[in-house]
Amino acid sequence: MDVPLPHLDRPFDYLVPEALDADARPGVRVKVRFAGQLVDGWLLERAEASEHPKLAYLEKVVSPVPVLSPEVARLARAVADRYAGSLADVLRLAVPPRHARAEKAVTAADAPPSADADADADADADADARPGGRAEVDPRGWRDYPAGPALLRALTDGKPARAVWSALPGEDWADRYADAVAATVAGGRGAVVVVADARDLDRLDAALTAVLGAGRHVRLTAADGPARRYRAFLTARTGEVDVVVGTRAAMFAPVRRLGLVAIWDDGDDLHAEPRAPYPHARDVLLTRAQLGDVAALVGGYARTAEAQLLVETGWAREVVADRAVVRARTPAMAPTGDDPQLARDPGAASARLPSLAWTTARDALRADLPVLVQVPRRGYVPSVACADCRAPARCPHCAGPLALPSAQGTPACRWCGRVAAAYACPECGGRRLRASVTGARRTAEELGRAFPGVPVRTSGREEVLAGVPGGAGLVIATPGAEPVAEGGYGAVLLLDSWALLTRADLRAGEEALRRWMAAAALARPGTAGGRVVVVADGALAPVQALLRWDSAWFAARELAERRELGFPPAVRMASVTGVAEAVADLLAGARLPGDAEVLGPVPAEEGRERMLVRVPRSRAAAMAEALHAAAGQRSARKAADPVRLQVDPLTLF
DNA sequence: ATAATAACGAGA
DNA sequence: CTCGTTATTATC
Repeated sequence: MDVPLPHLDRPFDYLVPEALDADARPGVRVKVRFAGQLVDGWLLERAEASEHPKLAYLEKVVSPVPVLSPEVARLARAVADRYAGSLADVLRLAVPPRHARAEKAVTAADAPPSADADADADADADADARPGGRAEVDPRGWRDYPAGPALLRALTDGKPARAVWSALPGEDWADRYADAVAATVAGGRGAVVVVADARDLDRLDAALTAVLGAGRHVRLTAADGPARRYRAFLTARTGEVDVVVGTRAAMFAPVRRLGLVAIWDDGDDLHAEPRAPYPHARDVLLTRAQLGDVAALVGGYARTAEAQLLVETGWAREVVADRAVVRARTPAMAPTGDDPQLARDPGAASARLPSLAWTTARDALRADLPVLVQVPRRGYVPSVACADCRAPARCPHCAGPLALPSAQGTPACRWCGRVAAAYACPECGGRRLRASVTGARRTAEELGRAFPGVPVRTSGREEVLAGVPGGAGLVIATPGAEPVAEGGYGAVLLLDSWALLTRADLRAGEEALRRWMAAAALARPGTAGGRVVVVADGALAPVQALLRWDSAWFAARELAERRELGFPPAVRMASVTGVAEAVADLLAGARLPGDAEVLGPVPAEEGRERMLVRVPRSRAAAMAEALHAAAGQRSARKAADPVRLQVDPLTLF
């Protein structure tokens, strides 16, 4: 039933009229009369009999195409359960809105999908899993990782291998993913690959076309528009192609004989679905792998604490290069303090550029190599520092970071919200504050002046460059928008990292490292003159991890810390957000497991508050069930104020 | 949303 | 005890 009310999150029985008998197959969209009105619904299964005494008739089959495959139906139920949400909400994410014209085009092109397509999915999966006799795929770049060739072999053999991959700097990740998909396809199975944004998708798309040839895969992303998206969806659903790549909308893509699910850069917050029940692409794909005996590949330059947990629990094996190979591929890295003295270097026209960064850039440009400068994204609430000594401005009350709402505004704490009217720096007594985040444009202007005659390109929110040529040139990019340079950058400067590291977020360190590594990975190896300068204290753990190119070490440390503090992914958390009474009401009605801890409340956006529920991972299912049931009780008695339930929310504070 | 149903209380 | 009204709850 396509209604979001949690208390109606269960199947209902209907009679199928004679006229609809042929079309009324599992997986089709239907319309039924429910509580007097016509509502949309899903036909989940046909049955001979019903427990229910008086049944109504199915009103209409919207389309005879069974868009919901049994595998995806099962997955959607599991995802709803994990996230304390409703099946209807998940199905809204899983099956794109119908586009009649696109449907006509696809179903006219080939025979309407037969029910065998679904039978194939299970039967052939076993048949094709037989080892041996399959053409081996050339492991190419996977040879750089000791466990790489075995991974590809396992994919071809149809074994449910699970890998956490740490990509080397300079790695062409899209080619490696294309190899993994090709290996899966060689074994007669299909694949789903999810990436964070359109640029990564274009890159993967091209790599797959090069490896598989045209027409063997399809891209599925909301950005391509409703018609193309639905068309791509149907192409996969009918089994015409069995490789789907896309952004998070593709995580539920129906793929025949699915053999591999893969995600690139799982730390990117774009992988978190912003609509209820807020599932994360990594978790959806891993659930899918778990349910279907499907291989899983979680890769990135940086490793998340979640991926580390997969390794530490033995659920997945890590695929990493030997230290010697890492050293050979890594650019020469150096940290430099954001020292105002150095910034007054007479050669440096930019007040924002420490002298080491300046000389590194200059040397690369002289060698006719491109230079990448990573600057923070605009639109961030700028963090604030003392204008004189640059000590971070912290709240006198709770030590949270201060923020300036506007250029002239009074600083306020981002944690406790108190206004720090008469702020005085505890280090030097200074009373003036400066915003520590400056926009990409201003940085570009400053650098352009510092290196006259050198072309300056910017890549950011408005315009994202995919690549730049190899000669001398400056590229100013915000995180996630760094173009690939032909032959690699001669220098990569990571500026304003202090702003990244002091973000009031559990993931600040992890996120900073992820962004740095993504940029540093584009530099040439140190042996070929590639250099990276990070403007940050070299003693900090994320900086250390960058310098050694060892995100596994950092992720292990991060995970240990979260175990210590009782934060995800070491535990399972849920946040309950709404007006105070509603939150209290829901929690009062929730039969939470005995060892559940309820934390809070903390103030959330305007007038709302937020409570956190924490349980050991072994109690995760029970907690989700209890919260979903409590939400059901509330919706059944039509409680006015809505409450938002989020399991494993991305941000905790 | 709305219809069936349980609960309730006043008047006979 | 019944009828009419009002909360409750299920909705195939």
